[in-house]
Amino acid sequence: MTESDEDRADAWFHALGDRTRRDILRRVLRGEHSVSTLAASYDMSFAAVQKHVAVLERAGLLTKRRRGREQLASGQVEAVRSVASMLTELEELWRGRITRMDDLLADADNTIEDHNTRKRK
Amino acid sequence: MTESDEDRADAWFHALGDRTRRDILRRVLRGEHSVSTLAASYDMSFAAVQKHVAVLERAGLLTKRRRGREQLASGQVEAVRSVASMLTELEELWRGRITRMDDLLADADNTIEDHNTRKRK
DNA sequence: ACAACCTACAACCACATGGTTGTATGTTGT
DNA sequence: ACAACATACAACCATGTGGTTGTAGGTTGT
Repeated sequence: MTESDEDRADAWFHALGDRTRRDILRRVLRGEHSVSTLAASYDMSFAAVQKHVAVLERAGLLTKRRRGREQLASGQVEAVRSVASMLTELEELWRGRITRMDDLLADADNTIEDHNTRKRK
Repeated sequence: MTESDEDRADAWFHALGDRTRRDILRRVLRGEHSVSTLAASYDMSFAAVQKHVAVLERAGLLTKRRRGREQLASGQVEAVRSVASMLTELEELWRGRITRMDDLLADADNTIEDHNTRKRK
């Protein structure tokens, strides 16, 4: 269904709507980081950072793999690309607006021609 | 400041994080619509839709112009492009990861060479 | 002039969100 | 075996968010 597409978009944009999460995403896109390594970078509790990581994970922007007792997080660039392509689709809607304006002009020309032909008739 | 960049990003992604707002944005990217025209499309109060439009406007994703008693909203494609380019920057961070892996391999080679030279010495 | 219309905004409500602390569980290295 | 570490998760709290209704002001057409 197209329904779950919107669900994914909700998750994506919600996840990206927090600056701490965007920063985490930048780090894990550059390379793997354990949750506690990430947590050390921010002025908030470990639990808070862990929740942010969970939000990014649920949105599919990040995946985790175990290495011993730690959990290594890495960014999912395909998901980032999906979000970007969604925005490109939005941009194309706007592009269509121009086309439609051209169509209107074409219609206007036709109308004028109609007028002319009618007058001539 | 780079600070206000993050503020803008917060506003962008928060605005895009609601499916009603995304839908409104799609409509106004295709062409101008009055707030009440937009409101007629959704199963919620006029005030609710008006708030969504206000959120999009504050995020810079949409602008309004008056025409008599109505307010015509249209999508700001430059803002959409800005959001897209922010995602492209994220993607480039990931691309750098590959480069860094190459660097690591190069370092490993150097280490081996060091070993060899040491052994020889 | 005035009724209908379009918008703005305040007040309110239920629920989600981002943060906290505390507790439990698994993993490691000595 | 055990202390230290890494994670997960529940409970809680303040604030934010998305929705409602109600009120008020500006614009239009007759």
